[in-house]
Amino acid sequence: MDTPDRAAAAPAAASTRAEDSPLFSFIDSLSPIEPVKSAYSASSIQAYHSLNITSISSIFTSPHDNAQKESKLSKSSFAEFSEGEVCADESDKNKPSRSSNAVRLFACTSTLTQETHKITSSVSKGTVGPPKGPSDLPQPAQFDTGSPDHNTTPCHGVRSDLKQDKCRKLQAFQMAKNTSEKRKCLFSTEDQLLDGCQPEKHNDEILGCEWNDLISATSAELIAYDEDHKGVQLAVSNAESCGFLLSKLTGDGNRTHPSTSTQTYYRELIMEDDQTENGQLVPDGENNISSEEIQDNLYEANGCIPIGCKAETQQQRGMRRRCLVFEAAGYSNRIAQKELVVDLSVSTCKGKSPVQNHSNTGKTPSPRVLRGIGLHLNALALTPKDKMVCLDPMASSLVPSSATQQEAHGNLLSAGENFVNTCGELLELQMDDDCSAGVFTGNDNNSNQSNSPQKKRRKTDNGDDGEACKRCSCKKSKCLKLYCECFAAGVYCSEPCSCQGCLNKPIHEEIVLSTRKQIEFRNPLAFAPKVIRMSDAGQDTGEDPNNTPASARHKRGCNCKKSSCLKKYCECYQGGVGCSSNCRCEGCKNAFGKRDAAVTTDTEEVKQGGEEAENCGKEKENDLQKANVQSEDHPFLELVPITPPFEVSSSLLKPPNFSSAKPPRPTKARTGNSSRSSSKAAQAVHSRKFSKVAETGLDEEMPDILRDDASPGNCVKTSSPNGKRVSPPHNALSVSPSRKGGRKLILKSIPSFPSLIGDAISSSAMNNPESAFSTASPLALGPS
DNA sequence: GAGTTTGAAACT
DNA sequence: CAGTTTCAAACTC
Repeated sequence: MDTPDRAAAAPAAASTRAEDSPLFSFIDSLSPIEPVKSAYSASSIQAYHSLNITSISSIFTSPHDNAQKESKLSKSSFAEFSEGEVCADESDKNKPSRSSNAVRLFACTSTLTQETHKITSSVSKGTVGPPKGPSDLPQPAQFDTGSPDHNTTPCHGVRSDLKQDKCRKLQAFQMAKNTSEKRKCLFSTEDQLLDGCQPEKHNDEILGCEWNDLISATSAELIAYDEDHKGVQLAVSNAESCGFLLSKLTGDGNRTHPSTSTQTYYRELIMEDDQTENGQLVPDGENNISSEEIQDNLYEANGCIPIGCKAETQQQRGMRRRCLVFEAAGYSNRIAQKELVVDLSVSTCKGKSPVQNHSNTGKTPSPRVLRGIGLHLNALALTPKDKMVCLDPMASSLVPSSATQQEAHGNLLSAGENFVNTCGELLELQMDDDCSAGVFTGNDNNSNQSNSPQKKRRKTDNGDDGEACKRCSCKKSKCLKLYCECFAAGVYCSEPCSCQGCLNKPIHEEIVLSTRKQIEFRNPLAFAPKVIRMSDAGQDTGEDPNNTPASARHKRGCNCKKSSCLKKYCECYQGGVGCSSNCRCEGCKNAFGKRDAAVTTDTEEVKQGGEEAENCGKEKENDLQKANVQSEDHPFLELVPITPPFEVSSSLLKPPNFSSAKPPRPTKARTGNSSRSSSKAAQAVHSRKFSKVAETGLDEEMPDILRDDASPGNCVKTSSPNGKRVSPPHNALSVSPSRKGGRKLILKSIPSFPSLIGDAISSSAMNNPESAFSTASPLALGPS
């Protein structure tokens, strides 16, 4: 047992000592193996691009698409692993083929930790059998076996399965080793990717799986184990490191060497931990690993991030599409750290979430949740389709460099990160899952994300079609103008973009930020979601679905003339919202709510029912169904996604917590925590219209209201940017034309945002993690 | 895929 | 603020 014998050592019992044991030293000596990794990566580089693209696409694409793609990849990769794990080893060496990626990774790990693997593999899985020299199938095998789900969802399943099985079976010690090694491999791979090496698709998947394992291991197992050692620090540092990681990610070339100040910042935070880990476990560039792990942990902590997200993140990394916000994220991370720590500790939710995610994701790779999603996701919410996918998971709105803003935003971001998700799947998951707590946040986040602007919708739409990855194709604007969807969404352009002379890249971060500031200076709402859905407020408030369509209004209002607001040319229509009095459109026939109707609603909601119902109701419904069919497809989405993240995104200021965003229906409970906090703010903020709903004390619980969706009574309360009341058009969503008539929605989101510039203040309010979590925030945050 | 249409964004 | 130009998405063929 105690004996260091590698062969015998395997059993967990030995684990604790292993570090001290010669094995450990041996492993360390093996560390040089990385070169091998590089070699693998190098071979795979070409493929990587494709990967990146695919990955990106997957990110943006609807879960379905992703599922297909990923499924293909994952299946193939996993299949390869499972079926020919043994072969894989050979293939690694001999074959540069795609499978190689996974294999490669494994090979790397195997090479690094052959002995350890032997032990671990034998221990962890007897199935694997004695590790073979060069190729360590065991790990892969572990993954494969670990999660049968892998096929469908490479990453997700793994975690849960692995965690449970491994954690228990494998001793922490072994886990630590494996994870550490894996980390090395993975990170190395990532690094390589970052460096430009192209990992194969498989890599992504594999990575995801490994990540998951790592995460799981790190979060739960490692922590426990490491406590004695250093690993503990990881967990602790995770939060901090998150920021670091983000910084890395953000940095184009960050890679191993964080060039950015943020990186340095995080470095300091992480230094100790990483170093310790590195020193012990990985001599090489652990920094990366630790950071990544941290991210994963963070994600988990967030609880929302579906596996796909992770994968996406990885992909994104490869793609280098990073959230501009990350820096801010660092700040958020601080706050988040606390949460994270808790979350980590609370592995249950997290662990579940991932699992759940799996189940969900099973369909689709990753409905991802993008943490910082962009600004204009509003429309997305409407878009019922899962298409809505986040533009960039990571991509968040651009954040001004100013520390103050960052901080404020950071907080928001942190909260916002959670929000990221747009996908309905998440919602569903959340709904289904009780883990909600973590999920909720995620949901909230999701909802927030959903806020993304129309553009995102477009993208998403495309994504559904399979073009998910499609992004901007700017030629003259250099992707530094609002013409550019990516820029407008606060996201860096990535491979999927077909833009020319693009400056919207991390490399040109300064330019991007400066440009963004200029634009915001010119128009503070430029990056705010163009369309505010009542759903945002409404969801929160729990307004009627009926109202929602109309309730949501275009901030500025469209100026359509020929499209009659029946085509995507119309921002309102694109955003799935009805035209409002702000619109200057001619011949408005917006299916979601005609301008006239909107006006009427503004004037008198009561009337809405009549006119709108008459005018819009039938037509709208038809149109809606035809056009977006949001509600039908995803009633949830309507409610949930709608949330107004925008502000956050655009201004990043507020994290809308959309507790309300939470899936209205499913469970109200979830929101409870956050919601309350938010509710306070919300109450304060929304004295008026909320009063009814909010007074109930439900503000927080928009869900309740939302629940009401069914009940006509609910009125969407959204604070319009203008502060106007928006009466929802009722129907758009289908639903019952019945309106309660009464309530007006207040769209807060829009107005509230001063955007980057002034938000710090507001953000400060947001800063409260609670508030952030508390979904109420949007309202509360809202400019009262 | 190329060309046209459209309306927002940008500019004056 | 209004008018014009520029731009890229949306749309059509």
